[in-house]
Amino acid sequence: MLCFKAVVELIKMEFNHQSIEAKWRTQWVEKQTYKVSNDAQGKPKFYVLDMFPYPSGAGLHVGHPLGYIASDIYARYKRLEGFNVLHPMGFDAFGLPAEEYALQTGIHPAKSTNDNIKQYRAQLANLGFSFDWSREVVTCEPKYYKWTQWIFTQLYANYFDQASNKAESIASLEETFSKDGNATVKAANSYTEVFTAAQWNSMTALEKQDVLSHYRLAFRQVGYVNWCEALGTVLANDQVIDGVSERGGHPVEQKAMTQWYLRITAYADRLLYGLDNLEWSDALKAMQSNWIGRSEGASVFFDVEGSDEKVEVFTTRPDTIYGATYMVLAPEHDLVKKLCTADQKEAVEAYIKGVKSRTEIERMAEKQVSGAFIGAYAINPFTEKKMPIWIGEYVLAGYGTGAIMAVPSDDDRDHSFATKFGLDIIDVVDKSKYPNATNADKVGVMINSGPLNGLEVKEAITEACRQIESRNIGKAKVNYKMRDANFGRQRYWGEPFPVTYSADGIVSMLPKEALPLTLPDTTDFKPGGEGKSPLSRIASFAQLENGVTRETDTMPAVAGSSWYFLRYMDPHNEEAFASESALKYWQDVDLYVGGAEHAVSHLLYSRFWHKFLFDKGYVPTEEPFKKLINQGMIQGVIESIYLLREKKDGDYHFMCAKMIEKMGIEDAVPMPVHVSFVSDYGTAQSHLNIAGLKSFIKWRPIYGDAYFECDKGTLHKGRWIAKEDAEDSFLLTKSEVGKMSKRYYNVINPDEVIAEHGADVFRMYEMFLGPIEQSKPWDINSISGVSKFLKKYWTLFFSEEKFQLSDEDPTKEELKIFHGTVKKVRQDIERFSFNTCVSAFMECVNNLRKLNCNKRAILEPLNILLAPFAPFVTEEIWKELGHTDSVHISAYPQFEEKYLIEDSISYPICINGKKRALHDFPADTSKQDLEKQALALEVVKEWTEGKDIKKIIVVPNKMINIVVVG
RNA sequence: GCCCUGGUGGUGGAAUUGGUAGACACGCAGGACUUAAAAUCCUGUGACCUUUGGGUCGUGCGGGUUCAAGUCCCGCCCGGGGCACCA
Repeated sequence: MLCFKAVVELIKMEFNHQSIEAKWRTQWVEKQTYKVSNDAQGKPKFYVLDMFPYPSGAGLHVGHPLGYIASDIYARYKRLEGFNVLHPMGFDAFGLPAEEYALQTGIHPAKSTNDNIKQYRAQLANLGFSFDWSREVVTCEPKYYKWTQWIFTQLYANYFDQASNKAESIASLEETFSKDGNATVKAANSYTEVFTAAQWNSMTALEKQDVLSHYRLAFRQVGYVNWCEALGTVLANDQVIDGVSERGGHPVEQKAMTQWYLRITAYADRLLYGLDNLEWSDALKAMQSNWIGRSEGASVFFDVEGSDEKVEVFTTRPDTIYGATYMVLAPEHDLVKKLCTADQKEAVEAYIKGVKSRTEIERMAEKQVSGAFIGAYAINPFTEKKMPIWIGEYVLAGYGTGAIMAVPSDDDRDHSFATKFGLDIIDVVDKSKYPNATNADKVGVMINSGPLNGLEVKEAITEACRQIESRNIGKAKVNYKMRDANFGRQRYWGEPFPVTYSADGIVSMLPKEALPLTLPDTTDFKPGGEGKSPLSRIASFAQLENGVTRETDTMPAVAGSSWYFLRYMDPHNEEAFASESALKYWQDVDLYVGGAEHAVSHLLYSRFWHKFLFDKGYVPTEEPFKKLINQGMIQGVIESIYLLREKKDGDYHFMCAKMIEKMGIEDAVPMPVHVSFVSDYGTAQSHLNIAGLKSFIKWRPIYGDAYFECDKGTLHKGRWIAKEDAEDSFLLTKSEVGKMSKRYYNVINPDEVIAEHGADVFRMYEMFLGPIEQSKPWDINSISGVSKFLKKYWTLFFSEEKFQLSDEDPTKEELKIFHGTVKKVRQDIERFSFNTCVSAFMECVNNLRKLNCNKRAILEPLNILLAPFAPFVTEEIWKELGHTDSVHISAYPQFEEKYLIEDSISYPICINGKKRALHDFPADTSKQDLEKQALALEVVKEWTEGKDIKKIIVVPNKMINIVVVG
């Protein structure tokens, strides 16, 4: 009979992840294993940051942890390397979905957000992350957004001085104005007039405010929003599909509204050149730099025939001005109304109406050119010819000046426009010397261009700018594609602006002492009238004494996420967003891991805010994120079923994807279905059986009476009408790989996977899926490989069915396996290649098992090596090994090259680059001997017989290639 | 449309600097153990040809550079992400 102890040992041999994980989760919290202090204790600092999640109602999905696991492994590795590691987590908690949810259900966004956060926290805890939760930040909490509001007031109180190339206070600008006017001021601004000190001093307060707002980094101006009259609300781009509202399919138009903006363009050059010093991927840098879109060119004013108005254009090709035969204005351009002639009015208005219903993306993606002639003519200052003025949607109001001089000979879009509308095309660049050049290459020799003739394009650009300036019709200019950031949202669930307006329109910012301005409570989240936010209907908030009103727009979600990484450094500070000492100690983020979908917006805004705070002396570094890794997306499969346009006997009619294809039906509408209804999800055979169809009907009751037809039969009103005795439906769905998102009903929750396989397996499996930076669809099928690996690993520590290790000295072979693994794992962690780390562990365990290795000298350090990847099982083993402290605060093993030296090297021997043999040579064989010995081999003789040996290439430790002719 | 990115066996992927293509897994096939199944273990597994020695082809497609190309260059095709109010 087995004694009690032996039974315990036997049970232990069966590795049970559930009890182990629960135990250590609790202990880590109790012992504050991952709590980090701002006190260095002689350790160097290291800051590992994740992009914090938006707590969506769908819960954490399998895509979220990918980056978190990678950063957690790295953070744990750095900790074991002796660094003081800051590895925090928090929640980006303001946002549209919570408000939409409130509109549908009446549940307050604060409540649903809080519930979601609770769920996220629990889910994150299951994964065994080493976050210091005492530093959690939540952007919707007043103690956090107090500082978001404060930073906004600072942006308002500053302008960008181009002479010092940094932010300076508005107070100092006012001083300059009152002494010298604005002629000497070099600042990023949108004010076009020049005034003297006397003129400034005689302005009213309101006039001064207007002038200053053209300089401030936070200012108000008119911008366009997606306005849906039928819903009475402003819509996010995301809520507009094909020009109509996602909800209800109502028309959407562009409505002009005065809103808050941030002058990010002031920092364009610094944001661009700052990229050089960052350890970011070239791809990401390219994306940011393209977004900023710096281009050098000229702004040129064109006279309009019979009018005092001038049309200003920006062009990167002033050299081609002799080829400018017409002009195109954006349909929204101010001059359109003024210059449009009576006989063209009707056509122009009809055109503008059509354009208004289209989103910017649709306009840019449009292949067909379209436009309307407004009846007016500009004069080309160089050729003095008349240029008809058109409007066209390919010219965007927000880019450049919203107007172009069209050069159909050297711009592809202008060319198709001119061809379509029969406008003049004059060749001005002879590209015959460059047969493969495109227009974008900017090469060739000028022709038909008066004094520019014969010049190369590059010289001609300089010369054209010189002439434009000397004629006083324009000047050389740098233009940016990037626009100022729209910072107002007509929504409830965001940070209120700490802004009031007096009865006569004077803007005031709340002082620091009055912050935070808390979001007023309400039960009604419907928008206010005329596109205003729900706050406008809360009188106690919006209307103050003496006719003073509050700003009722709120800030966008990007506000809170633009500086959260600084708050983690000192999250409970009530006097400042973070103390000087905390900022000085932590400096900046050493490693930032997050999705590529944030590559531009979030990362650019954060850099902008950080640079501003740096200018004002609040943060010690100019850039916030030293190194950045973009994890790829774990994609979902979007499963849809086809709804035919035509009803069948008055009922909706769904049809199998295969039949749709066979019958060549083109206008059927794919409708996403919840993936939980789909059988064989994610495969070519993904389909809905009868049970799946019934779940679908329950989920979308409106289709209760629909026909669901596939080649096995039809389901109608709960009755299955079979073809050829088929017992079940096999309605094939359309499967597309795409974002895992609540809106596609394809979110896969990690909880079940963890419950079944354990967090260690889940962590290692997500890493094993592939390179961290690559996107890949979620696939659970091969998780068993990782599960088997951990079970095998566990049993390494057992001998004679007991947890026990041998204290014998390891063999040369065992040492080689171990040190080879240490080397590989260390190198691969450093290059963020975690999938190959997992492979290396698998190989190591397979090899040690073959040798029946049970030696402490190997397995104990191996356990530390694995700890960052599988924190639970390694902690349990560590305790069983007799340690009382945590494995996660031990020291990472070093490798010693001496154990890795090979006695012989296996060389592939190639003839003309093709491998013909494999042969072992002693590792110290010289190059000459390798050549000689290789040629003497039987196989080589066979292949070289009767042929000339031209050359022998020996790459030490790699290969031998013999080149033969004949 | 523009910008970024990826494409390698049946599947996920490996090959870090131009140097043995397919590591490590999954799946599949065969075998061992078992009354049986599960679990576990072992063997095989890119395709085609084969006299069983081996040979030919093969990294989305078409060209090119090189002794040598998955990797570099040119031109295409297809998937994914972003395009300023989803986060």
